[in-house]
Amino acid sequence: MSSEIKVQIAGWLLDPDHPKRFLDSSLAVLESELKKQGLEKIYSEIELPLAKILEEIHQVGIKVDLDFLKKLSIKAAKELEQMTKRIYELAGTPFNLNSPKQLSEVLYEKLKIDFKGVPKTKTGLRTTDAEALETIKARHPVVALILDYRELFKIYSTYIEPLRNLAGPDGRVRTTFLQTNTATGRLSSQNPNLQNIPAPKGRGSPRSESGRPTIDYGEAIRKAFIAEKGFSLGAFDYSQIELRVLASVSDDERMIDAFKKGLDIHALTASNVYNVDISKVTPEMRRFAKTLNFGVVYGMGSDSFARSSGLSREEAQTFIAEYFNDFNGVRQWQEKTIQAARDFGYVENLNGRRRILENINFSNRRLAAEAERMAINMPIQSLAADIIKMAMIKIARIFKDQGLWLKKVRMLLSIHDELLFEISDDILKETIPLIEKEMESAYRLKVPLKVDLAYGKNWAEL
DNA sequence: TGCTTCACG
DNA sequence: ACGTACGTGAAGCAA
Repeated sequence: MSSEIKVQIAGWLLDPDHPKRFLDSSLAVLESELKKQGLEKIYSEIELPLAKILEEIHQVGIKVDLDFLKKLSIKAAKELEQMTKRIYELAGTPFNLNSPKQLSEVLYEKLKIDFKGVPKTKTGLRTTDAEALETIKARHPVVALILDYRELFKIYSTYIEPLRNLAGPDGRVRTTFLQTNTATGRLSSQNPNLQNIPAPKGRGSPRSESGRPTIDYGEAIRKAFIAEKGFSLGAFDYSQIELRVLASVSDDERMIDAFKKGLDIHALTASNVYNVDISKVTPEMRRFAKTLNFGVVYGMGSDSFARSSGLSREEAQTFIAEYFNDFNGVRQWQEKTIQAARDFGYVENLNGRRRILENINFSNRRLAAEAERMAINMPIQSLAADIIKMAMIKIARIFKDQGLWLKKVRMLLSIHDELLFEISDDILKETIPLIEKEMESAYRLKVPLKVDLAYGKNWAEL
């Protein structure tokens, strides 16, 4: 392990917001400082061994189907051109579709589309983001086309073309996983970012109308990620890891009980906040409950929940109150955590990983409230990140011991709660349950960890 | 370089 | 009156 990497990791652990501050220090100084701050274990047992694995992931890369991408590129370019032409017709003028400024002029001034309820951006322009376009969609036929254009252009310019350009002569793309670039201890991925590859849309609407995308391009992108000949891709994702961590960390009796019993957590939440039997929960009730569960992990207020759920502010408030009434352990833990953040100026997860919150005691309510949300989210998100890191290390060790690592089993990607592997077909069947088991036992929570898995010859099948 | 927008967990 | 839900990276535009 190069000393520079050690220094970088050590410096970041000591001060995530100012990693460079420590770069001039000697490793010996940093290591004693790590010990003093109780970060020694995270450093030596997680980040350092992980650095080696991330380097190997980079070296291995992931195979993409360049012939397929080329065809996709041509098809997408053709569709973009047609959509552009049609939009110019409907707008009555050509303009730069990729310029939010020009688009807002065309939409709100030239076409005089009613912008009631459409907010402005911080620079004073009327926003043209997807949410705004959705609300004015019925007011002019060009709007729906612009939404489609945006979606396809995004895929084309961010995924199709860069992947083709970044693939090596062996048809493999090599992302760089950064270990010291997030405030919570998550990994990030860049050049290319392989942690935000589009997901298939699911049961999409029929795409028969003219001027609309003819296929699900998100699904197509995932199809382009393939296994080498004689190998399969295996995807293993932790089921609801953040909510399980929340249940465990907050010691909330009801939530722990639910996970122990293997209940559908969103349905359970719905049954609680609506005060109905879990068997009487409708799909709609479950949807609201799911939004609520996410919101709680993010530390949302009633306004945000109202917005994302479509409820009125009063209704949203009632739901949240009901939620914290039902999951009292969660409420108490959040209050305790915010108070600790105020007292110490930082929060930490169960492993002692820290996030410094400079603004937590500011008198500016907005900034303080922001810091409070970070305070209750960080211990959850960061422990989930630690768990998957520990799983990666365990798994790599096992296959190295067996002499299979990189030859028959390759770790390709780590996507927050999911690991993607390339596994030789001759050992696929016995390897899958092994990985699953290692992930589920990577860390002992008060609730079980559950892993969902799938395998196939390309990423879209999984 | 900052802003806007949008892809993911 | 203010759209503050957490964490990222990348593209194109405009200055």
